[in-house]
Amino acid sequence: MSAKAVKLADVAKAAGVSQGTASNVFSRPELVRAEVRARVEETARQLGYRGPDPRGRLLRAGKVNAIGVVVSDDLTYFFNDPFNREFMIGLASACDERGAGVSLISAANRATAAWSVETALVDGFIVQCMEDGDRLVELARKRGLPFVACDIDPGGEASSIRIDDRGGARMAAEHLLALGHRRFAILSLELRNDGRVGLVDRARRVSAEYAGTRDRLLGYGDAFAKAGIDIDTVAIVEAFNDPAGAAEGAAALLDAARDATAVLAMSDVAAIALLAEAKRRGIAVPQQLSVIGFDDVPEAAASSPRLTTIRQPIREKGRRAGALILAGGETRHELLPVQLIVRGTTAAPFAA
Amino acid sequence: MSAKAVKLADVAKAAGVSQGTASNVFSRPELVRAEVRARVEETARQLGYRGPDPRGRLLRAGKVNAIGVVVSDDLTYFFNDPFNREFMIGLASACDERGAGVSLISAANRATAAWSVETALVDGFIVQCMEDGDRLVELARKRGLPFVACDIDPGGEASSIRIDDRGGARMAAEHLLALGHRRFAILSLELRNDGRVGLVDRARRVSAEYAGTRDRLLGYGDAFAKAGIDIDTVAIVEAFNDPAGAAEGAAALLDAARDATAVLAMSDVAAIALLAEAKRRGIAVPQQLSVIGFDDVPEAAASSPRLTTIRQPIREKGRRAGALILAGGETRHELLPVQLIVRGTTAAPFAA
DNA sequence: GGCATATATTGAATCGGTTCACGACATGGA
DNA sequence: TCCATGTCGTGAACCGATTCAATATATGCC
Repeated sequence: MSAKAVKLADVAKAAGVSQGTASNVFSRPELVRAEVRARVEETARQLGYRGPDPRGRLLRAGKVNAIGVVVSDDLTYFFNDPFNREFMIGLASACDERGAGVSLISAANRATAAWSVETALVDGFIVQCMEDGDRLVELARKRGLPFVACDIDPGGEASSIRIDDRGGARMAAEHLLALGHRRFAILSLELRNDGRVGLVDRARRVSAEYAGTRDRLLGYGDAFAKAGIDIDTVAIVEAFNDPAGAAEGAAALLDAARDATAVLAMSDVAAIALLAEAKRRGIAVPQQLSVIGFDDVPEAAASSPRLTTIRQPIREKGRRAGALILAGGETRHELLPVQLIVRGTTAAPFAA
Repeated sequence: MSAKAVKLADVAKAAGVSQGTASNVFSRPELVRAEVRARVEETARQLGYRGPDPRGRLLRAGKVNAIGVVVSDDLTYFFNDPFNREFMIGLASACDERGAGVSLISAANRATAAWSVETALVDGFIVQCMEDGDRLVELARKRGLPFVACDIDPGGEASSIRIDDRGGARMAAEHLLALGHRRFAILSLELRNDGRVGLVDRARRVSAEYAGTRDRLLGYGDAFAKAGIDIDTVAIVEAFNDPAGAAEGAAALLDAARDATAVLAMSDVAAIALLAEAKRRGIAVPQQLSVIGFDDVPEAAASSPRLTTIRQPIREKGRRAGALILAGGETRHELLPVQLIVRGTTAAPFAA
């Protein structure tokens, strides 16, 4: 810091070897005779050389050995959302295995987001968010590095990892139909990037922009149609996917659909908020109201009653996303399976 | 990827300007005449040049513009711990302000930890963990980059951010003493790095290695001494600070100190686990047992009853840690204040 | 001893930019 | 007309390492 840093060339000169040899001492010691190696190492120690500077190596090698995760949400939200946490755990494990790092790149501040993405020192990006994904995908694509989109359709030449949203949603609805339910309500994630929440009418429903939300609605619709139920008669409330937004949505939904015997929530966070709101109103779950979530975050197994939900392999998603970047192969599109997990929040309707 | 990448020199040549000018077009456009600038930009567009590669810039500029967070814990634990989450939120906000990134560096795998720290592309490190901090501090110091230690005493020439652990603990104990409690139990964090949990005897207590734990014990002791209570008569149980470990510790503590009217927990996570265990045993809080935590994580305000605790400014800690690295000034040692937050888990003892 | 084969080391090119001292040219004032 | 001033642009050095063809030295084998 005070004195100018010692560099490899200094060590090489002091030890009387070429810079190439000095480099080998640190990076490929097996190529250097033990005697010479010892001399160079000793010299390095005396000069206070701390080993090759990663910056130099980087330029030559080209590989940063780090993955950038582009986060559009406010980071407060990001770290508090159990889905994101699980995803990061999976990603981190993939990185750990290969000795790579993870860089968080916040795109919350629109003014600086572009710059952040353009200058981030990473080998590739993972765009992981349903909201506002397109903007981030655009930024990442511009940079020209490999990237994988999770839960978003990235369009062109990027990899993607998605789950069978439509199939999962259908499974959820079919489970409730099989239990005998006929009157439903849907607690939905955001349909598009305009910040609107509350009751969703037909026009808004069919013009959903976010792929995940849209597909889940389609999945519910598939099951309804097979059972002869018109989805237009089902109350749908759109809500932000954080505890506060979900609580608000849950209240609105219970107000709007007083005769529903079952609620399809598009996330576990939403479902758990609904459980709380139902308890506040004295509605017994599952006796008076069945609730099914989506995701199977750890909290789902800890709620009371324990939440019936559609499990998606969140950690596996993160892990694969990381592997896809680190492997650096061609673009791929993976579709991960979902699974119905029946726990304690669904039962046959009390009165048919 | 397929075709070799276009670089600045190519653009410069094609546009008929020097490389220096081309560089200015992108990095300091105000130095270049509008006409020339337009020409270079147009050429860049035609050639498909994506703007300066951060790798090249990095080497020359020296600054990476990223902070490394060294995490010793298993990342699963890291992301699930509310304290860490709050810390990261604070850190991220500091980074956001200055357009810097955050890199997560896992030191969970001892074999590769050293390498990870040595090669991470960052401007400095933050070591944030009470357990096993010394090993990480050692690694970070070796790298020779600035670093700040949180909740650890870094020894030599590193900055640190700490809270007044001793004072906070004393406040907690004094609060309970003022309510009239005389029979206490302590749910402690780890005292040293040997994985032992359970009842703590005198020898182990006085040989505590982790500074934070040690200071909190001292703080409790200060208050006890002033009230004429011998800390050696107080049951102390050491437990891991995750939900499972804390639950185990809580059970052990309630078994060991059946006559205690108040429990001092060294973290909110531990306190919340204790609340759950008390409820399971039918012990009413605060009527039969008072509980006080430490940290004031968001969960503390959401527990039932709401947790009385010692607040420490966690986000502020993260924010300052980030600022300290980004500012790059000299080493500093900051001590942040703590504060008693009285909520619903403490009351006068039922029977004096 | 002579030749083929391994093994160690060298020197220079390269990665992709930024920066800075200096020179070219234009403008304006005396 | 000449010099001072200011604006742009040039060219080369530099950041700190890795890599590789080429060379020098040692070893093995007949």
